[in-house]
Amino acid sequence: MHTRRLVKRSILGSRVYAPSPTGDGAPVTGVVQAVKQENRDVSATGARRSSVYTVLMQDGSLKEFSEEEIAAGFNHTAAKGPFKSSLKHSYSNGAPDGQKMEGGCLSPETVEEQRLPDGKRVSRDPDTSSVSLLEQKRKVVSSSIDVPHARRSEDEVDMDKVTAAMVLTSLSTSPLVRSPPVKVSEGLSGSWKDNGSVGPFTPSSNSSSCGYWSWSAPSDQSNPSTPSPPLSADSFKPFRVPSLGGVGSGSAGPEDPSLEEQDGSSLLFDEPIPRKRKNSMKVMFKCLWKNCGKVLSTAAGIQRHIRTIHLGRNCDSDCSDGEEDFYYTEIKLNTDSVADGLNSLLPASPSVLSPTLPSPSPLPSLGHPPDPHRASDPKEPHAGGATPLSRSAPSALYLVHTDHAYQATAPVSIPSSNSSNSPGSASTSFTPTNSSSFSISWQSPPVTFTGNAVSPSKSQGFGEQRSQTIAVLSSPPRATTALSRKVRGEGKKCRKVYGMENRDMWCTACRWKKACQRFTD
DNA sequence: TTTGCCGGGGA
DNA sequence: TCCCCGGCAAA
Repeated sequence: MHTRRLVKRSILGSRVYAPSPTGDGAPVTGVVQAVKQENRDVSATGARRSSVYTVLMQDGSLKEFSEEEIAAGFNHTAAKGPFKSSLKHSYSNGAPDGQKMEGGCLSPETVEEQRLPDGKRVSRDPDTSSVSLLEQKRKVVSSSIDVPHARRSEDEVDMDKVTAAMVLTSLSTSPLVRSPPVKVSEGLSGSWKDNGSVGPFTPSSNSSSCGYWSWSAPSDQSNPSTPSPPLSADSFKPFRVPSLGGVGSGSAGPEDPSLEEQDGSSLLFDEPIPRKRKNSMKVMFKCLWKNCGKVLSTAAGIQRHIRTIHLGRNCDSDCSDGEEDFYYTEIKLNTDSVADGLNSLLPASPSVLSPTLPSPSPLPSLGHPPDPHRASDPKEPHAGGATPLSRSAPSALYLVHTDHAYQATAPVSIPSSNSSNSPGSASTSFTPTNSSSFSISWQSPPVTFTGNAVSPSKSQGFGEQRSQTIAVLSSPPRATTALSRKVRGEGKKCRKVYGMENRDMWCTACRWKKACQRFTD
C-alpha cells in the first residue's frame, strides 16, 4: 500500500535530472510538473508504461521527457546531487525502473506522503493531479529550485491575499498591532460562536493567523510581495526529515498533526488551546475607554460599542480598521481555579484583591512562576484582566511596577523579538510563531492570560508596561503558588558541587534539604 | 530519574 | 532550634 503510494506520488514536483535539451549530453535539472501516464498502476503491475514527464527546466522552460529519458538523466548524473544515495538504494531494491528511482529519490515527498492520514491523502490520479501538483509545487519549489511556477489555486490565492492583507494592514496601521492575536484569543475564548458578526475573516482566521504570524514579521523584511504560503516552520520538516531518515522509513510518526494542518483546515494551535482552557472560564471584553469601562461578553459587541460610541463610526465591522481592538481588553474569569486561589489567598495577602478596579469581574487566573519574595503585590491587581491592549487604551489603570527579573524577562523579550524589524533569519522568523505559542502556553495551567504576545510595539515604555501587565496578570497564581513552593534554582547547589560524598561540606540548608544558602540563584 | 527544596516532625 | 526526611515538582 505504502510503496505504491510513494511511487505514484513522489514524482510530482520533484527534481530530476534530464538530458540536456541541447543534446550536448550535459544533464540538466528540472522539476517534474506533471506526469502523464497511460497506465498509472505502475508499480503494482510492474509493467512498463509510457509515462511522459513534464519537467520545468532550470532555464524556466517546460520540457516533456519520457520516463526513460529522465532515467537516463539520472544515471548520467547519479554521482552528484542528493539523488545519489537514494538512487542507488532504489536500484538495489529492484529493477532500475524509472518509477522506482523516483520513489527512492523522492524520499522527502515520500515521508510526507506517509504522514498524510489516509482520509486526507491527496489523490495521485492523473485527473486530479492538478490539485496535488499545486500542493507539491508549493513545497518542493520553495526548498529546492528557484522555480517561478508555483501557482496556487485561485481560491488559495484569494484567501491568502485577503488574510495577508488583513495582517499586513493591521501591522502597518498601528504600532500596536494586535488584531491577529486578538482574533486568536477570541477564538480561544470560545467566543467564536458569539461573534459571528465580527467579519468574514474571523471564522477562518484561526488557522490562518497561526500561519500568518509565522511569516508576517519576516516578510516585512524579505519580500512582502511574495509571502510564502502559510507553511510555517514545520512545513519544512518533510524536507529535512527524509533527508536523514531516507526512503520509506515507514512510520507516519508524530508528525501527522502538522501534516493535517497543512492539509488544509485543521489548525496547528487549535487543538492544544481549547484543551488548556478546560477549566471553566468566562471571557468578557472590557472597554478601556476613559470613564467607560463597559464590559460585554463578546468581542464583536465590544468592538461595536467602541466603534460606534467612542470612535463615532457607524459603519459595519467590515469597514473597521481594527482600531477598536486597542480600546478594549479581554478579561477572563476562571471560575474555579481563580476562586480557589483567591480564597486561599485572601487571608495571606488581602492586598491582592484590589478594590480599585472598577471592573465587575474578578481577577483572572494566571499561570506564572511563583515568586516567594515578592513585595509589590498591592499594585498588581490594578491591571487585572488587562491585556497588552491596555497599553494603548485611554486608561490610566496600569501603573504597575515590576522589578523582578523573572517577570520582566519572558514577557518583555517577546514583544521585542517580535518587532517587525526583526531580521528574516530563520531564528527570528520563528519568533512570531514562538511567541504566539507563548501566549498560548502561558495559558496552560490555571492560566487565563490571553496576552497578546505579539506586539510589534517597539517603544520602551510599551515593553515596560507590557511586562507590567503580564506581571499583573500573573499575580494571582504567583501568590497562590508562592505559598507552596519556591521556584527551583538553576544554579549549582552544594549537592552538585560537592557531591553526596562530601555532604559535610554542604551548606546547612542543603544538608537539611532546604533551599541552598550558599549557591543562591 | 535526578535534583532542589517545602513542609512537617522528632530530638 | 537543630536536624532529618517524605514527598512534590521541575529539570
